[in-house]
Amino acid sequence: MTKRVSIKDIAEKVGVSTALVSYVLNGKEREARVGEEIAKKVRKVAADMNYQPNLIARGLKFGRTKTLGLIVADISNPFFAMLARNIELEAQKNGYTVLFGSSDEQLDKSQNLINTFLNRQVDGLIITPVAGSQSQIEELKTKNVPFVLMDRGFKDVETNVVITDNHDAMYSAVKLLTKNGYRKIGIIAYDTPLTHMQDRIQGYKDALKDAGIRFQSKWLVKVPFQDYKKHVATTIAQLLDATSNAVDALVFATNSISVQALKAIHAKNVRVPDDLGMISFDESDTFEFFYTSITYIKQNLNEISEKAVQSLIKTINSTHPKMLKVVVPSKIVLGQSSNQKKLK
Amino acid sequence: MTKRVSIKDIAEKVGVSTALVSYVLNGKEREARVGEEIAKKVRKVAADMNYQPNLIARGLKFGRTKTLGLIVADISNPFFAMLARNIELEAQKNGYTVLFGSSDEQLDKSQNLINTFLNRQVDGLIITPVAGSQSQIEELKTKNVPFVLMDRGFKDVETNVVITDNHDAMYSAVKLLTKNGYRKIGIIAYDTPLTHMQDRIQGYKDALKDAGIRFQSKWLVKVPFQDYKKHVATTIAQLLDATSNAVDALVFATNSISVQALKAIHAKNVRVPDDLGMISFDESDTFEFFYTSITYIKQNLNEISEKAVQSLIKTINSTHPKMLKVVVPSKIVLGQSSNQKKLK
DNA sequence: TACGTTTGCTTAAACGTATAAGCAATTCTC
DNA sequence: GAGAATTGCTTATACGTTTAAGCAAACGTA
Repeated sequence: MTKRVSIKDIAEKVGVSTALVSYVLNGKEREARVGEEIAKKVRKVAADMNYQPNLIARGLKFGRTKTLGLIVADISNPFFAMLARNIELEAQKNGYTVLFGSSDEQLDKSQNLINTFLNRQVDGLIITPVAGSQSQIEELKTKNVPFVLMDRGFKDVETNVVITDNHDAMYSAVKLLTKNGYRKIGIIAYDTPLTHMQDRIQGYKDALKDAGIRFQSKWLVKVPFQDYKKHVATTIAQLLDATSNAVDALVFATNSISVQALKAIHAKNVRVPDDLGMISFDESDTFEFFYTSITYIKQNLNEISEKAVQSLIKTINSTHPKMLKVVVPSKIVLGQSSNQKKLK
Repeated sequence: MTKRVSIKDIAEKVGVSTALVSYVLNGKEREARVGEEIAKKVRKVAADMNYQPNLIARGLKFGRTKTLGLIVADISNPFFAMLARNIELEAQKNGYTVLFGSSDEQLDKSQNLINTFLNRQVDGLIITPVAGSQSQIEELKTKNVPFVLMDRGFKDVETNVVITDNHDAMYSAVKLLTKNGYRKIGIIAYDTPLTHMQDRIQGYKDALKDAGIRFQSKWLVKVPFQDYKKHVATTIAQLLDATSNAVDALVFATNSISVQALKAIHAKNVRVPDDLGMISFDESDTFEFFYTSITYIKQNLNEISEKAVQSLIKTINSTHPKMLKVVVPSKIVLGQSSNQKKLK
C-alpha cells in the first residue's frame, strides 16, 4: 500500500512544525494563535495532498477508537443481520464504525471475540450473550468495559440490556389463543437459560394459568441450538400424532423454529387453523407463502438496535454509568392462523 | 474503561526495561540474548497481570492492523449476510478481524465507507461495488490499496475479483427451459451495468439464440434497485396479461426478485409450471413453501467468500501483486418449476 | 528606556509497541 | 594477562497524532 500523507508531510512542505499543522487541521488556530496566512497555506496544502487523518494514531493517542464491537449469535441469521444493519446505521450516525463476529452460541467463540475486540481497543461492545457466559460478562463489568446486552440477558447479572417485552408479548399471544377457544396449547422453544427464552416460556405459562388451563409438561418442548431443525421436525410429529391428546394450537418461540415447524406441518398436511392454531414469535418471509396467513409477534428490531447503540454510547461517555434496562414493546400482527377455533 | 496493563507495567513490576519485556513476549529472547531467569519471570508476571497486547499500538508501529473492511450492498439481505458470515470465518482463520458496512447501492455511501475504512488503516477491502463506482475503484488501484471485488465487477477495470460463472449459469438455466419446450422466455433483472447482471442477461440471450429463438426486447425487464418490489409486481402482471403474446416461462436474475415475483404469481393464481415455467438465480427459504418446487441456480457462496478473502490476503502479502479473476462454478438444483412443458 | 503583554511559532512529551544500536560486565583465547 | 568475543541488559528512536509548555520577536505602556 502506498504510504499515506501524514501531518509530517504537510509540515515539511509548508515549512512549519507538525504541531502547527495539527492545530490548524483541528480548528484550534485561535487557541494556538496561528497566523492567518500560514493557516490558510496549511489548509490548502492539506487539501492538495488529500490528507486523511490516521485514526489508528489518534486512537492510540486518545485511548478511544470510535469503534464498536458487535457480537451476535450468527450474522447469517436474518434476525441478527437485520439488527446488525440497524446498528451499523445508528453507529455511523454517531461517528462509530462496527467490528462484527458470530459466537454460534458457543462460549469459547464468544470469549475469543470479546478478547479480540478488546485488544483492538473498541470503545464498547454490543453482545447477544451466549448461555453460561455470565463470567465473561462479569469480567467486562470488573474491567469497566462499556457494553450492552441485546435480545437477551441474565437474571442474576445486572447489566445494560435492551430486550423485547418477551413475557408480555408471549402472554398476549397465548391469551389470544385461549380467547379463541384453544385449550391444549403447546410451545416449542430453544433449550437455554437465557432470559429471552425463559421470559417467553413464563409468559406462555402465565397466560395458560390465567385462562384456567392447567399446564402439561409435555406441551413444552425445548430443542437445542445445534440440530434444532431435526428436533423441531420430530417434535411436530410427536405433538400431533398422539391423536387422543394432541395439542390444538402451537406457539413458536423464534422465527427459525417457526420456519422449520411450518415445513413439518406442511409435509404432514395439517390444516391451519382448523386442525391446529398457531402463532410465531418473529416474522419470516416464508410466512407469505404458507397457505394460511400466520399470526406473529413483531419485535421492533429498529428500536432495539437504536436503543442498544444509544445506551452503549451513553455508557462510553459517562464516567460513572448506571446500568440501564430497556424493554422495547412488540406488537401482534394478526393472521388467520390464530382464528376462532371451530367446533368439529 | 479501566486502564489495561501495558508492557510498561510489566517492566516496572519486574524491574527491567520495556524493551526486554517486548523481546520476551515476542519470543525473541534468543536474538536479544535475554537471560533464562529473567525471561521466566517476565512471562510469569505478564500472565499474572493478564497482559493483552494493544493491537492499535502495534498497528501504528507496523502500518498494518490485521483488519479487513467489508462493503456489501446490504448486510440485512440474506445473500450478503451469508457471504459476510463466511468471510468472517475465513478472515478469522487468517488472524484478521472484519469491519463492515452497507453501501445500499449508493455511490456516496460506498465512498464514505471506503474512506472510513482506509482512515482506520484496514489492510485491505472486500467490496461488492456499486454501479458507477469505477473511479472509486481506480483510486484504490492508484493508491495501491489491496482490495478484491466480490459478486460483481467492471468490464473496463482490471481488478482482483471473485464471481460466480454468471453467464454460463444463466445459459444453462435457459437452455434447460428451451430443451423442455418453452419458447417465449422472459427475464427480470436489476437495471445495472454491473457485470453480474450483464453476464446473466447475456447468458440468457445466448441460450435463446443457440436454441434458434429470436429474442424479443419486451421479454427483458430491468427493475431499479430502489422500489424493485413494486416494479416486479407490475412487471409480472404485464408479462402475463398480454394473453396472446404472454411469456411461457420466466427466469429471475436474483433471489430477491424471485421472492417478489413468486408473491405476485401466487396472488394471480398462475399455475407453475403448467401456465408458466420458472427458474431462479439463487435460492430462498421461501421456495420451500411454494406449492411447486422451484428450479434454481445455486451459487457456491462458501467458495466465493473463501476465495475473496484468500485473494485479498495474497495481495496484501505480496509486493507486486497481479490482478486475479476467480470464477466460481455454480450448479442447478432441479425443481418442478422447469418441467417439460405440457401441450395444451 | 524598561518592562509587561501579545503574537506566532517550535520543542517536547505522550499513547503502547518493536527493534537497532550501544554499553558494561563477564568469559574466552592464546 | 591483554585483547576479543560473548552475555545481558538499557537507551534511543520510530510509527502519527495531540497538546502543554517554552521561547523569541514584536508590540504596548509608563
